[in-house]
Amino acid sequence: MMNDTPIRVRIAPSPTGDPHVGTAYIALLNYLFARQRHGRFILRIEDTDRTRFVETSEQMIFESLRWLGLAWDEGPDVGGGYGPYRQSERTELYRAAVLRLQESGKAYRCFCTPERLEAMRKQQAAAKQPPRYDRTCLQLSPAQVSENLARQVPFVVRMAVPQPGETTFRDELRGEIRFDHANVDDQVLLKSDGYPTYHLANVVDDHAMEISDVIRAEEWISSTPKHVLLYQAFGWPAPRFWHMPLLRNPDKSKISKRKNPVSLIYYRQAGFLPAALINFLGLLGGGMPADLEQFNLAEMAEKFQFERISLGGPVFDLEKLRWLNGVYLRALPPETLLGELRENVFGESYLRQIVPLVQERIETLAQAADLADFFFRDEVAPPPEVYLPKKRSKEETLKMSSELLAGLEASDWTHPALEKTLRDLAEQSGWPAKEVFMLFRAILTGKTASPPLLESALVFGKARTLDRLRRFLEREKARK
RNA sequence: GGCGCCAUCGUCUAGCGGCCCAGGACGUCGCCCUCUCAAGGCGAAGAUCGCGGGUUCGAAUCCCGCUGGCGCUACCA
Repeated sequence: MMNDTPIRVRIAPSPTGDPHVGTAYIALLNYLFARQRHGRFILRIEDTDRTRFVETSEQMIFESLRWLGLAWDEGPDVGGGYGPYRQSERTELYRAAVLRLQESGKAYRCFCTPERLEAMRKQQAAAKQPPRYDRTCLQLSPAQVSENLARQVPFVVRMAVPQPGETTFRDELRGEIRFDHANVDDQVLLKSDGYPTYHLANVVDDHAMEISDVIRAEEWISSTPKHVLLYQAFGWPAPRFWHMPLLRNPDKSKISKRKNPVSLIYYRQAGFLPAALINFLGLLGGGMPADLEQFNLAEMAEKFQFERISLGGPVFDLEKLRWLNGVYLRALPPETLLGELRENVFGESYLRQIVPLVQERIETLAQAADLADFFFRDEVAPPPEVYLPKKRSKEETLKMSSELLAGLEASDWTHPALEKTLRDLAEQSGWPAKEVFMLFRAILTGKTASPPLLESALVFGKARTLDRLRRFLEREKARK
């Protein structure tokens, strides 16, 4: 183990969409850990999944974490002695590493097609066997391998988990955890596109970056034996592992966008103060002394105790966050509050985008406020008379609203994309397009007459629009 | 299904063998303050400490079993 080595921890988000509250939570914990142990806090971008890669995501991650005040000591944008800090720029490292493993027989090429793997899993499921790779390609003779290579059959590289066997590792919060290798699959290490999987990249990078403590979410516990096996295969010392409880939805499932706003962009735009959000996250899991309810980052760095963290997954209680945020807001000098409002609610660039949408529809200046009110409201609550299309039942309308939510969630936030989403929805459901648009209008604006719908949604933003849909659904479902 | 993790008021948590017929906070309810609504003050309801066995003079606290929740079970992280 690495006992006296300097403390180096990392947060490793992947740029696949909006920055997530869960990322903020783990980032906070890593940040605190580094601060109180005089270590370094590193930001590493895990962009090895090219199918889910979102261009704008990385920048949003930077901005959101900075907004929260969680500054990193090393990262893609600030540099450091262990770069590059983007995994897509480190692919040579992974290839070299995997080659070492292959040479020592600890990893092997697998030429199985996705179709075969799927069929295999289906069969295993039918036979009530646990789904795992059947090691067909481990039996391949050298001749067969070179033949496949010569024919350019696409392949992945898998790790050869020693069978039989077992792996034990220590979780700093839970103690020893043991896994029988019968339950550890021959993980894919290198994908057929040449990119590494998380498991490989994370181990190679954590070692290369001299990470001393891996502080990550609990969902990783079951893959930790794979990581430990990898460290052993490379002959590297493993870091300490601290698995943190998973944030939960009100129904206790892992926090998800369908049941909770999870985008940090949303929290920013909806008007939560970073200090309040940080304070709230610090309350979850209970690492702070029990008699303290309100504290800032500096106080947390001073008093937070990792050993105190309670292991049950905390529900992310929006109600309590709102209350806390209110406490912070009320404590602000009015001058500061004004500044916050100017910046976040009545922001210059926001107003600039809204003005042209209302200009054509006003006779007096004061009417602009009436027309644009929904841009500034936290919630609009249209009654059924407003949102229910004539001759549609409530059930039917709510179902369409759910589909609308799902569709918009998956949609890019551009005019053509939104338009296509709505029209496709109309076509699939048999609803006239105008009814779909009107329903969306009612939910977004609370009214049947509004500035241009798509333009309005564009300006209002994806995170908040989706939230409005979600809250609408929640409210109406609760009402019947 | 298999494997793993977890388990105190609706929610976040305090408690780490006697101070607990379990404390605080959010939420809920009531009262006060008050032109309204908030905020604030005061108070109330709310947990047989998931269940069953042990260990012990004594268990929310230790052990075992059960149950339940959650996670993982991808060429996603």
